[in-house]
Amino acid sequence: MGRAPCCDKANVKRGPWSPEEDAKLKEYIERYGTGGNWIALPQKAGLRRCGKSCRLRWLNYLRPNIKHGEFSDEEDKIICNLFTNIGSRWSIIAAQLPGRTDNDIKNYWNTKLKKKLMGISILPSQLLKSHSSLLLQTLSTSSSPSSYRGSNTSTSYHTQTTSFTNTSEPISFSQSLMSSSSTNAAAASVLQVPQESFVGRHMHQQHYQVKDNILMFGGEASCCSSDGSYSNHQIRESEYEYGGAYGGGGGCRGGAINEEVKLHMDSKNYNCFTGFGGEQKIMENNSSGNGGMWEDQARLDYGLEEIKQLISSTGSCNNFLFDENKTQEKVMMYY
DNA sequence: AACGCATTCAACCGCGTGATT
DNA sequence: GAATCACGCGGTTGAATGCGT
Repeated sequence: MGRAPCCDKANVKRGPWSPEEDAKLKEYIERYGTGGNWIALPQKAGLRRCGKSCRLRWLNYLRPNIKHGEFSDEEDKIICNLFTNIGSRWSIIAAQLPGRTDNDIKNYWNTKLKKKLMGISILPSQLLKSHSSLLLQTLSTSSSPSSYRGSNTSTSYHTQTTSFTNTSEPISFSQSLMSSSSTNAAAASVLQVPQESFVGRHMHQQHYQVKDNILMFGGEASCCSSDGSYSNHQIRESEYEYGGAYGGGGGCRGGAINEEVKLHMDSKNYNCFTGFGGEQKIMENNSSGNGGMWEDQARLDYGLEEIKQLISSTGSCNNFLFDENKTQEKVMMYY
């Protein structure tokens, strides 16, 4: 049975919004709120628009504190790093950039950042070799349809009414790798990040903290074995303020994280078992705070061209880190 | 000025999910 | 348990704009 249309498409206006429509929507929401029902909102607001269209317009354009215009180098870096770590989870990435919308970031990535990255042609080969392996691993395993299978895949974004609040200390990235202010520096960081950030940072700095419980922020194919080896990122004893209606839409795609995010990076327990082509890499937390290390460094011989190729081939980004079988996606948060 | 191509980005679309009936 | 609804996500589209010739 087909999906019921969300609105009567014959009777709704489409295309660009007029200033009058903007004003109507803005005024209505500011006065009455969304009422938790976007479908009914346009009628109440006197708009001949689809509810989804209203929602999008509000979230991406009319909402207060929306930041338009150029992205800063710092924002570039954050986007690159997060994309490396979590893939095209634009809403999550947007949550790290107050005032930016997922749509904005997605567009920015697709039109500019990705090109910057692709434009990097001269990087020390050794650097690339040593830093590209994880990205490659990520990319490679993501293409495996068996990713995520066999692991503890209680696919769940258990999202509760917590608040993602932006604090003075968002994700800390490897400044040493991102010291350059050149435009390519940020893009380059995406190549440089994996070893430092995806592994090291993930292990001992980027910690998604959940109070009294366990946050499993995983789902990266890189931590899922194609042969079903166990994979997860576990972080315990942490505080994780996480926000808004995340999960409202359900599942891995659910709900918008509020703009403000706090991701404290201080892991205490962390385990990651990931497979790659039959190999198993074991990532362990180092309680001393020095982080884990890859026990297997076998796949370190990827070049820039391979990475570029893979990035290109994942232009749709959707499978960059995750199994195409979305139902098996896991960004798990246990509360 | 006119044309064609490239780029940008607002908006649309289809889908997965949880909630509700 | 099945059907339906509503939400929000990520991918894609296409109109507007910029730029080169």
